Amino acid sequence: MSANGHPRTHRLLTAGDFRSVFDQVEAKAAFPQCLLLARRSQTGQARLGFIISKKNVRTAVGRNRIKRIAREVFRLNYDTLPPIDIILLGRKGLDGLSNEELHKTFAKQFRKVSRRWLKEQEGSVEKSES
RNA sequence: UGAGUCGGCCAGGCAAUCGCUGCUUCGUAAGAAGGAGAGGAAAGUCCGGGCUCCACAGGGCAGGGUGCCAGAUAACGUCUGGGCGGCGAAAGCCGACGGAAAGUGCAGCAGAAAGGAAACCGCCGUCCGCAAGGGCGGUAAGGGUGAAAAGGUGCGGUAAGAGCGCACCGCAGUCCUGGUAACAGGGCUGGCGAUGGUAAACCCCACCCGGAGCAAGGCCAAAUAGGGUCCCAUUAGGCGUGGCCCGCGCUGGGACCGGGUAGGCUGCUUGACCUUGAGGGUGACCUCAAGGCUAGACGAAUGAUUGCCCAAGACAGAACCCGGCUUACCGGCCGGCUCACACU
RNA sequence: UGGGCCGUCGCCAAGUGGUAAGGCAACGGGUUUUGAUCCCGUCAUUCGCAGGUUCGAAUCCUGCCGGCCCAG
Repeated sequence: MSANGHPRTHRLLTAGDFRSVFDQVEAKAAFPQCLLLARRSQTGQARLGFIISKKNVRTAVGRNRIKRIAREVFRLNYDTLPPIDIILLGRKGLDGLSNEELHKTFAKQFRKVSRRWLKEQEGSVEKSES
């Protein structure tokens, strides 16, 4: 497997995977068009899942475009990410962004959420030690 | 050339890098290579069919659909050809286009009267009266109301009128001719107080329709889940707690058998298929021959970035598969036909 | 994927062939010293949109648009 691939082991697959993240959110990152939730992955690898409703992004083409770009960004930045499961929740107006804007914001938000998660982990370790 | 009209087609291209999903080949494997990878609407889910399971002797009722005729088709509410009606100068376009003498119902307001009826203003005759006017009778041409008032126009006729008579048109009946038929054309008869409108009102007539859907259905199949049969234990033993005993809590062990949840596999793409040619048919379409294989995912693949070119890229993403309909859509190309103008 | 329901004033709604009830809100006026209450008045011509049937359509028919719910 090449280092830059995006195989199925890097995705959230079943309803159980999604539930585990929702039940215990360890880090969040938000901006007006979108919300990211994250928690430690059980597989030891970073994984990505999407929830984009028909209500927020009208056409199937629009939803596909967002998922493709997010995956692309995830794939290219895979090496920098800690082993966490990330859920990307789409909000209204997400389809209003251009490809270039999506690239920029997704890259930024992935960095943000992983940074926050690492901080959270340090904090919880300290707490448990003390 | 312009205007109109009808039909068909295209839906950015190329290159580099990094990716995604099947398939084939190689490889023990990791993986590598090759080749393939959304649409004309993939959409809405409005019809029709295949496929699968369930139900079913046959027939009928109920309910729903279709509705000029003939054909095409697996089938259709689709398509083709024809008829009739409407629009248009024409090409052409549009039409739920069966039945109102089988029955029931409905029609506000206006109007005399809204259906087996009737006479408000009138017109005419006659009687009474000096007159104004009134009584009785005839009439339905004119006025008025209405969406709609029981043939239309003209001439004759009459007291005034009226299919009362005649001509033409319309209507009804009947016969003939053409046509598979819808229907068209013609002759004769009736004189038209018969038969008004509405069936996307109930209804009648003809024809059609069993129900559910690929999350259908089939196969495999975890668990401290749970059923059955047999064998072995029987108040012992086992398991948990604990270092051990007591105590406390829980009850068997083994084999086999089907059912089946999570989950997985399958159904899943070779088909009413596509291309070319020949033949039949006005046409929709059909037949034959040769060649071809053209997405098959399952949180769901066909993308991203950069560069170049141009006519500057719309609407939009397969989810079992087909045939239609409808809706969305930047722009471009080709062809048929009609009309107008100009030239030869 | 399949099935069902609903769109009528700013909000809740009745009306199912004869010209759109009612309540709340809003606005104007009256009563009151003022306010609340109460009384009177005003408020729908795109009845989700577009066609059609009919003399006449919110109502009947057809096609769209939007919203909601259910099954697995």
